Amino acid sequence: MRVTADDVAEAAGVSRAMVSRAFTEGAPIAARKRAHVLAVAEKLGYRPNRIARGLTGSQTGLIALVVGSVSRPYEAWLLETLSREIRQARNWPLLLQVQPGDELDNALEDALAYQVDGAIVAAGSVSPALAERCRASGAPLVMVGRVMPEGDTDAVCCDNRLGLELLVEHLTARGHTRLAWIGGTPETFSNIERQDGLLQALDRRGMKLLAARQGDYSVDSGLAQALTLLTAPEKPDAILCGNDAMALGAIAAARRLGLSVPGDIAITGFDDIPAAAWEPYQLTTVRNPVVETARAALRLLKQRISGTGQLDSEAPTGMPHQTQVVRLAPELVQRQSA
Amino acid sequence: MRVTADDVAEAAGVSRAMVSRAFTEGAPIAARKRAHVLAVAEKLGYRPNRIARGLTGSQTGLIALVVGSVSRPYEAWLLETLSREIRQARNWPLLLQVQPGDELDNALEDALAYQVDGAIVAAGSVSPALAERCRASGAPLVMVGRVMPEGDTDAVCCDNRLGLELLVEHLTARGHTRLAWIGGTPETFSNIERQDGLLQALDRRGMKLLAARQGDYSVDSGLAQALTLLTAPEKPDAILCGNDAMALGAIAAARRLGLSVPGDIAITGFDDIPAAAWEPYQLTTVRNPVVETARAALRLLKQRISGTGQLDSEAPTGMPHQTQVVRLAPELVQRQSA
DNA sequence: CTGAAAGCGCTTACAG
DNA sequence: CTGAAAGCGCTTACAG
Repeated sequence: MRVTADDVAEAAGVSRAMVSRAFTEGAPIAARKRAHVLAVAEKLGYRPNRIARGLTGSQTGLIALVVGSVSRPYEAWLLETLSREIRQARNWPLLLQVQPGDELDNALEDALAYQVDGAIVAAGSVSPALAERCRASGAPLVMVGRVMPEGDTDAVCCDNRLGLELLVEHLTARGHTRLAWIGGTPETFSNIERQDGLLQALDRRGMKLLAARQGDYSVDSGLAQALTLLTAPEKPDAILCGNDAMALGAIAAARRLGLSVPGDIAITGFDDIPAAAWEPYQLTTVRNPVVETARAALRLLKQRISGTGQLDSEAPTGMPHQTQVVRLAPELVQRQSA
Repeated sequence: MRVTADDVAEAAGVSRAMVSRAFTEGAPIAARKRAHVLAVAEKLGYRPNRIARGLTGSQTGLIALVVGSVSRPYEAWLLETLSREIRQARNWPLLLQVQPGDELDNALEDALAYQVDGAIVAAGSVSPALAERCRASGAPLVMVGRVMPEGDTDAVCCDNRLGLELLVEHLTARGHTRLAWIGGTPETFSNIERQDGLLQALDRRGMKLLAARQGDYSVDSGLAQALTLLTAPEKPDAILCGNDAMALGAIAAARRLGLSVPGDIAITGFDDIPAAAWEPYQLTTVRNPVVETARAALRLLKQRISGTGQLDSEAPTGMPHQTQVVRLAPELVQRQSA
């Protein structure tokens, strides 16, 4: 019922191997024969069965894409960009969306059963054991937004500390001295780095944090924590937030209290999500270079895939399996809120 | 190198067929033998190769999931829900994110080459020819949020007209008489239905629309169009927006002009995205039942998949291939903005 | 450059 | 319930 390579072979008067070659870039086949086979295939409506191809060949073209809850703007933006880059690389993303508490190992193991060519993990955390299993299964792993403590997994990640340095520099240059901090989800890699970056930046200037609160990267938590900060006896003159979503909440809090931003209180975020540029926010923040991040992740992955795929012609100039960690620099985006 | 069914068979002292059966629900195998095989498999770290399984069996477990740009909140929410339901059904989503202008046919054809068991299309439009090809390839198609004019494709969709009836009823009950409309992307199925629903609702009441503008479902377009409406000589006392995002923009516009919401101007949305409940919006809107939509879509798909999969034992009580269109009723969600 | 053959790792009739 | 065998639709050495 379905048209197969054999049908095309017969119709084109060639062997089945030749139709396979016609569809394989760089395969040995005469140019005009390829054209002919392709034409016949087209007429018959033939497309190579990717599943069969995956069983036989070394690649399925599938890439596991693990992202966090896309109802969060930053995550959505990242997913959008990563999925676009994956498709551009002529691969297909097998989507795995994880919720905060989700166990990742089991699901990734599941993806491995699909013989994915690799995995990009932008959420959740992968146990070292599973990372090892991925490698062993020939599915290289690239972490996004987080560097594994073991240091043996490729990763691409924003320079969070630099981001806070830029923000502190901006605020202090404008005369702010009473800085407060609303951190994101505690044990989170990004939160740890950002908070640390903030403290270092203050330290360098001989300053101290006025107050620190803990949110969970959601708009609502930013609102709640900012409300507390802004009604405390010792009021800050600037609030740095662990991400943009919380900063939007903080702006709403300030307005609810009748405070003007940045007149009475300056507010900054982190990421530069699309909403940061919206009315009525106009958030001053630091740009998390998502597109560059996605590209770098795919580059690393592709590198690994071709590196492990054909061990034969690999003349390892460098150490073949040296871990690569790409750190991308954020940039200050100055708008109205600070 | 990878552990295969043969390895497990040997280690467990059974035939390869038995290990296959151990992993197939409902396959003929003695209960204790299955337990034994599974135990051995576990010890060896064996998982059936889904690709091989897909080649041989009738299902790959893959489902093509087509969604629009997830940087839009409603789309993100829908994606999140659909992907969760797909995983819950023990399938994997092959993600296809389409941008507004994207051609869908080619990409879906691509997905077909992966022998997807079905496709859920929540964005873009599918040509009748491709819909037919999906069916022919044994990959049933379910549209979400849109009913194909040909009427031969399963679909699940919100009752858009009812949604606008609810909103108009709410507004008129509160004394609003000068209603304006900001529509979404023109040729869009949802926009056509919503606008039509609005006009019908007004008609029933012998009312006329004061003014109508056209946005593109984005926050910014809502802001821009509302600005125009609110600075016109004939000012409306309520603005209905084609979706929540535009309504958020409209609220920002009102505030920018120093108008109070809903005191000076009432504003409504459509969808009830998470942000609708946020400060400082508190948007009165109509709930687009996303979870129910996702569930219904999966139910329809599963029905088709099992229906076409085993033609043998199918005793078609009803017409087996009658198109099913599920219309889900929206509900009014009253908050502060109207 | 080309074809015949083997094989990828499973599942599923087919016979017990 | 169980096993031996055929086959899913390709790709890739292998030999020309």
